[in-house]
Amino acid sequence: MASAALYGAAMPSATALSGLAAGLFQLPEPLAARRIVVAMSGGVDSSAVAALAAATGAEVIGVTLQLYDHGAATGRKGACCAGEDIRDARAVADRLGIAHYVFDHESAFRSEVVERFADEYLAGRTPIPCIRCNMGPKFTDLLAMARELGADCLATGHYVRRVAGPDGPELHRAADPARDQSYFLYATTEAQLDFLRFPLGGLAKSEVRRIAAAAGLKVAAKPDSQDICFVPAGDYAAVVRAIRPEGEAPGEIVHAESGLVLGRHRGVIHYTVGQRRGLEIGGQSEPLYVTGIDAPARRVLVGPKRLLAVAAARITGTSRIGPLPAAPLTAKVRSLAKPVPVTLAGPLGHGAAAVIRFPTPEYGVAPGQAAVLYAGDRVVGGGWIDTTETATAAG
RNA sequence: UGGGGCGUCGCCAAGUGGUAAGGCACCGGUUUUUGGUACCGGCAUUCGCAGGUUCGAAUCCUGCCGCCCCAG
Repeated sequence: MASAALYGAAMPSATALSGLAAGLFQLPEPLAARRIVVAMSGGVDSSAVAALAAATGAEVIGVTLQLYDHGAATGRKGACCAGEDIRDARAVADRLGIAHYVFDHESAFRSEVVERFADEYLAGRTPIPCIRCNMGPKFTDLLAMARELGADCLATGHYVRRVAGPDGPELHRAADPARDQSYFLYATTEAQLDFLRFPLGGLAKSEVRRIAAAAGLKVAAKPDSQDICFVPAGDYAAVVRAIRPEGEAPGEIVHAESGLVLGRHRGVIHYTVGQRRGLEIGGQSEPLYVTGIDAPARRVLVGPKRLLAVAAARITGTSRIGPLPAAPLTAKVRSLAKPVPVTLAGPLGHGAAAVIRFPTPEYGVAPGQAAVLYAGDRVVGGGWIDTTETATAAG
């Protein structure tokens, strides 16, 4: 693989960079005749993609979506798509000598991602805005813009691999499992995948930083982003509160088995299934976890860890990429975590509902989160966790 | 009031003369493009209060305060 050239290299030269870059975009020769749109967030990763794209000799257009309020993101480290980060993206584009457009997407982002995020919490579920953002603003809206710009592809800085398969492009986990972002991209459609490119999927983060440095980009040492991009200081509840003040309505904390009222809570939006901290209930012999959230009754149900053991989950709004494999399936119900064996019952894809069963009980499966199915490294699809079935004979 | 019991960190709780376990909660850190989880670390110079006995007391004695139970 071309990336091997970078291993152990202190600093790739310009020629090494172009040699590496050419193979990463999966475009027909000659690359000089191609037009690549790069989704630029202002971070290291997408900046490195822009640098790689430029090194191919193709025409490169950087596009940045302005997703949320400048003010809220001021001074925020590691955020994306607002204020400082947009300036960083612009600076990178200038440095690389590529075109750069900023599109105001605040309104759509707010309704599609932010308000939806708040509404999910109000309904007692635990949303993943990053997946919604990828589905909508990035892979639908931005992708459409790229097509309008006459691009041959839309390249992003996601750590995930696009692999040519017998039935078309497949989505695979990143080479570096610690960096893999496939969990957030399972809902990518085949049509989108056809047009998308993920040049970083086979690289290590350290290589990406070296590439950025070699290209003379000042973002090379920029801290990794973390947390939810539109949530300042990790206080997601403040965002929900601002949009849906009713989510702060207090209620009872009830033991899931005994029904005893153990305490009061400050609003259902502060809790998620599997959560241990923040209950402020002492005097127990073992830790209590949130086992369920009854939003209409504003009740938070809690219990010992064994009540979190889940045997099966119903997933809705499923999507699928490529055919269902004969090989055994694994699944992830959260971003980090090794995929665990799972069996699938029901149709997968086109928004259908299905059920996945865990031979070994899975813990902390929260409604609103995604379940992503894999066949080895290949992403087969996934869906939103709607309800779960408790494992009765948990060990 | 008469009889009995109890009062140790926010909660539960060990410790009955030798210099304050543990659990829960809480706080901090690590990990991490979701929420969480997990892991690591921190957390009573002090045992309701005041005296006394003793080389030495949360542990023994006295008084006071508070709470609980039983009272034909």
